[in-house]
Amino acid sequence: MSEQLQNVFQQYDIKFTTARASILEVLKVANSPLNYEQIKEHMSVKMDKATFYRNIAKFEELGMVHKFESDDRKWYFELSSTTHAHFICEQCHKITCMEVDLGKVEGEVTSIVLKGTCKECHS
Amino acid sequence: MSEQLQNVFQQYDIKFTTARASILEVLKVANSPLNYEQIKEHMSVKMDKATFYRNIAKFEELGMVHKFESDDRKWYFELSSTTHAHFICEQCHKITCMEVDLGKVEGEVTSIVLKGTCKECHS
DNA sequence: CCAAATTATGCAACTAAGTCGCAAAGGAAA
DNA sequence: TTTCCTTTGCGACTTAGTTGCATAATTTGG
Ligand SMILES: [Mn+2]
Ligand SMILES: [Mn+2]
Ligand SMILES: [Zn+2]
Ligand SMILES: [Zn+2]
Repeated sequence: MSEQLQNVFQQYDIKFTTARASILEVLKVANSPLNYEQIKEHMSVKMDKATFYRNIAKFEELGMVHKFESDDRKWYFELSSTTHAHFICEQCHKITCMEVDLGKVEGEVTSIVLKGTCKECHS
Repeated sequence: MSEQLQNVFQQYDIKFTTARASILEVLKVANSPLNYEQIKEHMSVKMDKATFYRNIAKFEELGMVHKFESDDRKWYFELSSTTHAHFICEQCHKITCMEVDLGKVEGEVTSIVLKGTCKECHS
């Protein structure tokens, strides 16, 4: 399994397991944030949800993964990149990644979630 | 009980009940968004949580109340006003209302939630 | 290469915010 | 007051995510 990932785990000083590799592989291929069920569907290996959530928590604390909540009360995950916003349409529930400029905000912003109606659903 | 509120209920064409009046009174006095438990604490009358959530849902669909989720997986409620952002500090969990300028965003934005570290907690 | 130490995993039980069905109570209108 | 319709309380339920614990896998270093 991916020589690349072996190194990633070494860098972050965590053990290499197929569960972890599998999660990261799915997230690497994904072109939008995914929730647990969606990631599970795309995974080659099966793993318990406890394992999934514990590993995702670890990835998050290491800064490898970013998460936010959509309007279905589920966590959505994506590989960390530059801070950007997520627009969630409350009608079609589609999630769109987008850049926004907040201007100056005191403190440090790590997550931006916008909700509303997307342009497709907007009458 | 408040003559004012009687009129509000008439305007929105919903029945006047002490439960509803009580919820709105708490929200009117509040100076930041509150969750169910917090609203309950500030309420003079007691009511079942089912009643609370059904009424809040009605208020929301009538556009009287706005809600969003904080990082504790609870809904926070406030009386509707102009669309503004809420900053949630993931360390002290304080919620701050603030104006932000998103620039141009396609579609209609009704909720803006920022998470991160507030200036007090920022080392 | 192997044994010990450490960390991860699966399972099942649990948590808790919010929802739902239903029978009883309350409000509006006449 | 009577009738009709809406709201309420209660308890059971839902479900995403969490936790404890025994077992299994990975790392290390001798
Ligand atoms: Mn994104
Ligand atoms: Mn606000
Ligand atoms: Zn949409
Ligand atoms: Zn803070």
